[in-house]
Order: sequence, then C-alpha cells, then structure tokens
Amino acid sequence: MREPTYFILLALVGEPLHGYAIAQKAKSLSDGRVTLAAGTLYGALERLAASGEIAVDREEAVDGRKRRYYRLDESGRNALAAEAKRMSSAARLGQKALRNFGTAQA
Amino acid sequence: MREPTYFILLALVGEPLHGYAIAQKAKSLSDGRVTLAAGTLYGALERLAASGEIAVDREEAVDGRKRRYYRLDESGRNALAAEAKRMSSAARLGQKALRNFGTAQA
DNA sequence: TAGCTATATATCGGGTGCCGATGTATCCTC
DNA sequence: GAGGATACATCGGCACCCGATATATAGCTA
Repeated sequence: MREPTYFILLALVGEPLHGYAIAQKAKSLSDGRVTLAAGTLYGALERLAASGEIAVDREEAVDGRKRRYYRLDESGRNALAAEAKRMSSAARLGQKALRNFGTAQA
Repeated sequence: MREPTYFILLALVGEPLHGYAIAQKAKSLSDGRVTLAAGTLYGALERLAASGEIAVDREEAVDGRKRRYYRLDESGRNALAAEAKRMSSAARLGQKALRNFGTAQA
C-alpha cells in the first residue's frame, strides 16, 4: 500500500468523511507532509470502494456542492492495521541497522 | 519509496553485497515476507546507482559466475533513515487512531 | 545424461498507483 | 469580476514493481 492510500484509510478511522475533507484531514494528520492530489484522491476512493475497503456512506448537498461521504469498512480497517504493523516493523529494522552500523565517529 | 527499494538499501547497511545476496538478505531480514523479484532487483539497483543512493563497489568472478557488489552511499543512507522515520511516524498515527476508535466491545 | 535446483545477472512487457493538468460548478471575499 | 476555497471527475504520463524469459555455471540425482 502506498502512502496516499494509507492516509485515506487513516482519515476515515472514527468518522465518515467526504473526499475533500479526507484530503484536508490527511494533510493535518501528517503535519502538512501528505498532500492528496485530486487525481490520486478520487481514483483511490473509487478503487477502495470497488474492492471493499471503504463504502459510500451517504451523499449530501451543501450550498449546491455535493458531498459524497465514505466510511471505513472492516476490510479497510484490517488493511490499515496490517499496513501499520508492516511499516512499524520495517522502520524498526531500518533504525536498528543504522544504529548498529552508524557512522562511527568516536 | 516502495518496500522493495527500502529493503535493498537496508540490506546494504553494514556491508557491500551483490544483487543475489541482497535478495537473500532482504528475505531473511523480513522473515521471508519480502521477495525481491529479479526484474525489481536489477532494475532498482540500476536506478539507485544512477541516482547516487548506492554505487558499484567492485566486481568479482566466483566459479565462473560474476558478482557485482554494491555499497550504500551517504545519500542512500540518508534516504533509508528518512524513510524509516516516515514509516515509523505513519505507523504510530495508524495505531493510535485504531486504538482510539477501536471496535468497542465491553 | 537429462532434469532439477541454486547461483547470478539482464531485459521486456504489462499492470498499478500516483500525479499534474484540465474541466465543471458553487459560493465568498476583495 | 477576479481570485480563492470548496467539491468532484477524468485523462495522459510516469515511476516502480513483477512475472516471464533468457543466459550461464555448478551440483545433485534419478
């Protein structure tokens, strides 16, 4: 799983959100580091919905702008958990290796 | 950075290795989870060498089979460290979110 | 000796997912 | 009325991965 996809799932933990709000939440969660480009966002939402990680929760129209809310499904929650575990483990390996073979300077 | 690339850099921390040995080390480091396909491996080695993350250390011929050893360069070491940090942080966010909004039962 | 596995590298075609650009539409502010 | 924020959709191109295929040596075994 790539980072944009991960942050989409992450943003949906706890509450259903519409696409644009997902992008904003991803940005705030990541301290501004992760910007979901429009093509990435809507493409990923469609893909994730088709494969059952997320589902359309409801649609609204606010001030003439339609909003499509997505919710995290069980499958998506599991995928997020698995990915978090995978990254955590990989990160530990990297940090340990870099520690053990650090640039030795006294 | 994708997982295969990450594990290639990781495998090279501490000692130069040739392509095939990198694939074996990636597999053992990841407890068998990460298998570097040939196309991935040699493609990535070429790419990483071209962009300065790794460099050809030396070439040997053992039993008629040639081996090309790669070493991790400073840039690759930094990239690995940055990636480990990124993954660690993303993993923490995911685990925290899943904890806070866990499937409430009891 | 023929076949399989392991070692070792190279290349090609296809697929996935990301991204920037572009388009549509509404609303608010200056 | 121009620009920016909100909101979604689509398209082309790119990066990277992956399986398949190829080449070559060596060891084991049936």
